[in-house]
Amino acid sequence: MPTNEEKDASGYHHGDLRRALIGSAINILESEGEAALTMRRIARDIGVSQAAPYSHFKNKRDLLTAVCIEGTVWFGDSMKAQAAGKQGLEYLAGLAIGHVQFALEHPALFRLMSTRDVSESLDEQGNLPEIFNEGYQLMLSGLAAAPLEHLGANEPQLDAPIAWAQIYGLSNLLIEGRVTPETYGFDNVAQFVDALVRRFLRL
Amino acid sequence: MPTNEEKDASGYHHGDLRRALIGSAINILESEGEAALTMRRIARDIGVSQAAPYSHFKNKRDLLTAVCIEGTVWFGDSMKAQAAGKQGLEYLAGLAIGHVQFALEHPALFRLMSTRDVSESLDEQGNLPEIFNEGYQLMLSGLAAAPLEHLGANEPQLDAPIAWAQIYGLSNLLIEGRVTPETYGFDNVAQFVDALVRRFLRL
DNA sequence: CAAACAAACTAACACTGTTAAGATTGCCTA
DNA sequence: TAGGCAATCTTAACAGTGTTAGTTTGTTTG
Repeated sequence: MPTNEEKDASGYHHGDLRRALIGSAINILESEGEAALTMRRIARDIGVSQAAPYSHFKNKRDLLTAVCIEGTVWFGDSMKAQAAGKQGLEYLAGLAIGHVQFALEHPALFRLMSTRDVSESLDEQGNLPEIFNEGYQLMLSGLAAAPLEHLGANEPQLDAPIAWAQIYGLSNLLIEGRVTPETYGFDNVAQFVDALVRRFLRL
Repeated sequence: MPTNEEKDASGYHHGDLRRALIGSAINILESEGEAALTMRRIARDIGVSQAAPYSHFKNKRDLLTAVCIEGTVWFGDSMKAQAAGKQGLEYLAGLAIGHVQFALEHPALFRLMSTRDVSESLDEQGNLPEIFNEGYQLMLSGLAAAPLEHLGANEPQLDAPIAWAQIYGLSNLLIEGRVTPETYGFDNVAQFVDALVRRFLRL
């Protein structure tokens, strides 16, 4: 007697199809890109009919939204992992490097997470936008612990959106191949990002 | 006898269908968003058969690439217009404001221009990536004319990608609604961006 | 054990990008 | 001025997409 976990060989009643759909979607997204991510393909990979997903998600948009929510967890983890054990400005730099690292390791997922459609969908579902912006929240806490007062000038409350835009933009430029480390004499993305963050923070 | 301009009432031989396709694509993109931008829709709007566009573009990707090339002209103009008549750091700030302004006025076009697919397509056509990155080139010239030496620290050659990432990220965050001026006490995007740029440049 | 309910199924719809094969046209040459 | 040719457009079709309607199955509850 199958509980509510895993599949059921008889065809009907998969077990936990919702979770399987999200997992399969992430697999396809990461291995073959967004263009290959179709509802029918996801269903086929799991071995279920093409209409089955619609028992668990109203439409494709909702499935993608669920994928993005899953992604935010990894995203936050990646940032925290790089910042762990560090203090002050170094903590902040670690968050930034973790951010870029996640974007480079999961470009398709990161792009999807950056989509306006998805953030609108999150709103409609009643999810606070903060859920999605966990990275931003981390950055805020980092700035609170290490204010950039050494930089001088006024209106320090603007440092949060500035730092956020900075690291978000860098992640995007790297992903889309618009900026490459080689251009600036680095043969390694990590070193390049590290130098950029240090220059930005005036470390 | 129609020259090579405008349409031809007889059905065949439109006149300059290629240009008309690009124009129609931009119209649909700006007024109804990317989801509404289909090949068949573009053809229908012009009053031509659904296969006609394929006499001028190999596929949809190529048409979108042409649209983006068109977009870069406006983009550069928008930046230059805001920077015109200014000097040094003010010139740089003007470029940044023009950048954000373009993104906010043409969000769908800007998003399309940011697509990896399109920049790859540009590469394949032999177009230098610099064509697309006119904004970046402008930013470089601005930095050359107004180096951020007053900010101290070393490795000033990194200021270019930093400034670029900064303004690119800000444009994206504003477009996707991830950041709003109201959160920081501004009731006006222009003022918000102006304050951010000034804080960033330590003006 | 029967009834009710959730979750899967099959089949269909309108739409998409794209291609193949044929029709029409304007231009260039003889 | 006539004829051919290349470019440009047409219609028709294909496979694939998201999505819905109606049906069947299995589980759970009374």
